[in-house]
Amino acid sequence: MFRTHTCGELRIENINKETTLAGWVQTIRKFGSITFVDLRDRYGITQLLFGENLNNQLDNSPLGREFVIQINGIVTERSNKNKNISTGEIEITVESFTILNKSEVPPFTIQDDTDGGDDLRMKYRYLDLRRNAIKRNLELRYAVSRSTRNYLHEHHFMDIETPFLIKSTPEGARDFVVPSRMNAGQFYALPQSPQTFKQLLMVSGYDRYYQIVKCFRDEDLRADRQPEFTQIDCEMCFVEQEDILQMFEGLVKRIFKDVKGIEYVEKVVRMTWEEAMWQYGNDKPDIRFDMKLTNLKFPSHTFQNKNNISSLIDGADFKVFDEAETVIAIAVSGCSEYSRKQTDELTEWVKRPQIGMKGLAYIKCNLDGSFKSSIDKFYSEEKLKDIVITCNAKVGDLILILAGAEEKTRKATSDLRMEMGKKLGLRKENEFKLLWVLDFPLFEYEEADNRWVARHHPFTSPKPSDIETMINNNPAIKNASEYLKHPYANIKANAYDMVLNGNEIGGGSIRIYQKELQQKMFEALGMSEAEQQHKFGFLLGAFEYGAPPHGGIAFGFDRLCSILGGSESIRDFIAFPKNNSGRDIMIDAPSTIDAKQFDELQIKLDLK
RNA sequence: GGAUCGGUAGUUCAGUUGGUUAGAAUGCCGCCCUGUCACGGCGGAGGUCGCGGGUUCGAGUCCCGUCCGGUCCGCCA
Repeated sequence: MFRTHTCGELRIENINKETTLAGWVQTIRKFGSITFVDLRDRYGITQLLFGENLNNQLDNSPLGREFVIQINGIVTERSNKNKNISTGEIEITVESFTILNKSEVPPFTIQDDTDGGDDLRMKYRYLDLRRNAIKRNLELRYAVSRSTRNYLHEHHFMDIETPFLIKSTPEGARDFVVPSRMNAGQFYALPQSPQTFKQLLMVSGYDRYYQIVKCFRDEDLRADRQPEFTQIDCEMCFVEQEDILQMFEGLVKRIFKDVKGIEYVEKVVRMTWEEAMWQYGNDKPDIRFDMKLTNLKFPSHTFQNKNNISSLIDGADFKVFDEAETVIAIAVSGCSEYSRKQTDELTEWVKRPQIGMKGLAYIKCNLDGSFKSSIDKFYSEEKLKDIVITCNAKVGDLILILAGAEEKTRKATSDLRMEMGKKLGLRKENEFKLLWVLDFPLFEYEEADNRWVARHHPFTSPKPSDIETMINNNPAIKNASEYLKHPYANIKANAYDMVLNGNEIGGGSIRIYQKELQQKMFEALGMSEAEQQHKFGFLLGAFEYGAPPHGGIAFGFDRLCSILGGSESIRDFIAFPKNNSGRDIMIDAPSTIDAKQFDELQIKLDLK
């Protein structure tokens, strides 16, 4: 037997017990004739005491960091106890030991606060994974997975695998493609999601399906984006949007409880997409803090149900505001005392290329009731006061105002809001706030091709009230500059996103299940009938054989884990992640392939 | 496709207006140490300053190019 106990197991109750342990040498501390060794395995660290009797053997075959050893000894109470570790009251007085395998000196220290940089850690990921910090993340990931499976199983969801080698349908994200040897010149694609398969399972009557499944997208990467990532993919029959919202906020609450010990009792906030854009400038707002946008001016076509109050700022001979399409303000609590240097820094921040604004105006609501503003040349004290009141600002607040083109300004204000929230410590790591964003637009206008694209995906159904608009209108956009006036621009989707602390953790929709509506959708996206048949004939066919009403959702599993683990990056929650260029630098993939492999595929490489 | 930051000892980093032998910490090696747990003390080894070119009497430092990595924008139905 290699071991009788693990390195995290033995306690004061086990004193005088004989034990055999196996593990890795974490540290060696030598004191003349005695030597302490911390032995590590997945379960913890146990201190070993090598006495005088073993010095000869240690001299002949010295230990080193990360050596794998097996020891035999007696559990002993320590004279100096260590309260920081669970095994800290005992140590093993070693009677004999065997070196099972030696180790090179590792290129970085295998410790919680490693000295290794990201690149090096990825190259030696098998060493990095020995570290507690990463191990804890993978344990959390497993806990989320278990919790999810338990909850879904209890609700009669069935885990069904779907294929990875499927057909390329270049809608949305770019596909990874795989050449077929047996069908020379033809290619499989790896799924961006099992979307159509899970819908077909609904047609087949498996009315509650789920899968924790890999998905693949060949797009540029970020800290929170990998080319292969994992989704919790779910679909249900005979449901309306409300059923899905209930079921899956239940899932997330269950995960909170199982994984974080949090009882999430408050109601999950719901907000329409339009309200999210209006109040936060963002379709995935962080609602842990307020600091809502005040829309001082906006183009009339964007928020048709909102009153424009541009008269408040227009006509003051301040060209920047007069000429801007949109002017938005946020009131930042308790920052009226910001120095010139600090406001300048904020101005520089919004001028960074990533934000791209030309400048930043501010109004300080001084503690004595007066106002100090970067634009008080143009606005009287009275006018400033009106703006301040409109912004719901209090004494001590700093109002920040951005102006420019609608989309850019709204996004910039949202970014600024998040930045100020971060600066003021309002985005608390241990606070979790869930939000449903509802009623997304069904279509988005794509300028490059002067056509509609599906905002979610082409299987998303329109709101029942919009179905007629969709069926009865021609999707063609005659005048590109007036696309916003097209009836399709206002069609809302039966789609929903779940947002956690400013991150989209899941999204889904009630699907189209009637053939005619699905065809109309494809047509709206500019697909000819022949194309529809070629790409999605199987789905249209299935809809002819009694397709039930259905809908579903998919959660970004890696991202959910990283948020629960309090990290910005998903890489440390994936055992073997890829870097920014899509490379696995440990195995050095992707790589070239043999001439023989090209031959078998009947492919000739001819790089441009 | 674009912006931006970085690449110096095994590792993480510092390196002044361009100027003597490129430093620190940690790790590693050796010696000492019977209660450490970030052990301690003494000593030692360790560098193609990413690569190529240029400017200069002289380049880690300035310029151009290139490769690699981080972050972001575009992109990600």
